[in-house]
Amino acid sequence: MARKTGSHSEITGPKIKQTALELFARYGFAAVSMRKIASEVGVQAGAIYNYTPDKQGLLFDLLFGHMEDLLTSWHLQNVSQDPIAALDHFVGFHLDFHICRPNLVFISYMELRNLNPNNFMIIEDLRGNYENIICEIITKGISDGIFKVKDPKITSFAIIAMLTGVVDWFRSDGVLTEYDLKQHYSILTRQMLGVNGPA
Amino acid sequence: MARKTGSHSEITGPKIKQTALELFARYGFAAVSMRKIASEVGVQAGAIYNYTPDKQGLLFDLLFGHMEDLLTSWHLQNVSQDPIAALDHFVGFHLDFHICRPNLVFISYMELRNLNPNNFMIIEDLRGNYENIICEIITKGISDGIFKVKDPKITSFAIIAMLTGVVDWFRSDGVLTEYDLKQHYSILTRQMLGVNGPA
DNA sequence: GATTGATTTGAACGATCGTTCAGTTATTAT
DNA sequence: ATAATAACTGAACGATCGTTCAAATCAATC
Repeated sequence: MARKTGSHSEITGPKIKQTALELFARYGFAAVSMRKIASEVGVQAGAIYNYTPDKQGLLFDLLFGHMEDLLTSWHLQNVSQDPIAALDHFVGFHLDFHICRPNLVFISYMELRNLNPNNFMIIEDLRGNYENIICEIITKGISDGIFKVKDPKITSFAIIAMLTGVVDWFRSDGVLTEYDLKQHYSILTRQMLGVNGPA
Repeated sequence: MARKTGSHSEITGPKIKQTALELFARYGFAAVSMRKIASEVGVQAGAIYNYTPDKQGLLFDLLFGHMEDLLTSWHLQNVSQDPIAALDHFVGFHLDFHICRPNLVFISYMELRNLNPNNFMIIEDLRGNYENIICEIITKGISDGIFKVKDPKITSFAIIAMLTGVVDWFRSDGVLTEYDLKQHYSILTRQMLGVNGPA
C-alpha cells in the first residue's frame, strides 16, 4: 500500500503557503515566481502543483483563510451588550488579531486586484461581514444615546482604517507595549464617538 | 537644425507617465511590462527609454512627484495659528488632495517595496515631513490645552490612516458630496482629539 | 521483500520579460 | 533642397515566466 501517515505533504503543503505569504508580502504577487517559492521550500517548481491548482490559488487560499480566521475568531468572543464595552472589545480584538499578522494584512489589502472576479467577490463579501460588526456596535450605541456620531457606516470605515494602519508602524519589540497601544486607541476611538469617560 | 518646437516628446513623455500610473495602480508594478505601457501610449517599448533610465525610474518619478506636490501644496496654504482651525484645515486639505488622486495614493503605499533602497529613503523622508505637519498641529493644540490626547505621534498616524482610507471607498459621483464628507471627518477628528464644539 | 501509490524530480513547452541599439523617420532651421 | 537632430522603430539579447508530465523516488503496507 501507499503511504498514509508520515507523509511529506503534511510538511510541504503548509511550508508552501507560509513561504508564498512571506514572498508575496515582500515582493508582490506578480514579482514572485513559482520557482522562487519552490526554491525557498526546498523542492522543484512542479511539486507546488500538488498543493494548488495554480499560482492564483495560492493567493486566494491565503486571503480566504485570513478572512475566515478573522470572522471565526470574532464570533468566539463573548461581547457585552454595552456599546462602550463592545467598542473597547472590538478595538482590542482588531489590534491583537492584525498586529501579529502583518504579512496577511498587507497582502489582503494589496493583492486584491490580483484575484479573478469570482475570488474577488468572495473576499469582498467576507470583508463586508466584518465591517458590519463594528457598524452594528456603533448603530446600537447611537440609538442608546451613548455615541455621538451621525453616520455609522462612515465611522466604521474611519475606525477600521485607523486601527489597521497601526500594522504599518507598530513593532512588538519597540518601546511601546501592545497594552499601551490598545489603551491609546481605545481612548482615541471613544473620543471619536463622543464618549468622554475614562478608558 | 533639429526640432525644437512642436516636439512629440512634449506629448509622449507625459503620456508615458500617465499610462504607467494607471497600469501600475491597476495591475501592480511588477505585473506591468514596458511593452504594455508602450502599446497603450502608441509607441514601441524602446521609445520609453528616451524618457526614463529604466522601469524603476518611472515608478520613482511618480512617487517623488506625488510627495513633492503634496508638500508644496500644503506650504501654499495659509494656516491659522488656532489649533482647531489648523486641524480642520489639514483634514480638508488632506481629503481634497488625496481624493482626486486615487491612483497615486494607491501606488504610493503599495509600491514602496519596489523602490531600491536609496529611492525608498528619499520617499520615506518626504513622508516623514508630511506626518510632522499634523503632528506639530496636534502638539501645539495639546500645549494650548485644547486637544486632549496623550501622544501626538500616535494620534498623527491615526488621523492620517483614517483620512487616507477614504480613498478606498469614496466616489465623487456618489450620493455623499465631498463637502459632507469633509464635515463628517472634521467632526470625527475634533472629537478624537477631545474637542466637543460644533464643526 | 514485493507491492502500491503518494510525492517529487527534471526537462520541456511557448510566451514574455527589461533593455539595448543600429537604422529609419519626422520635423525644423538654414 | 539640404543639413541636423530629435524621436522612434523593429529586431535582437539572454533570462525568466507559469504550467505540464513522464519518469524516478520514497515510505507504508502486505
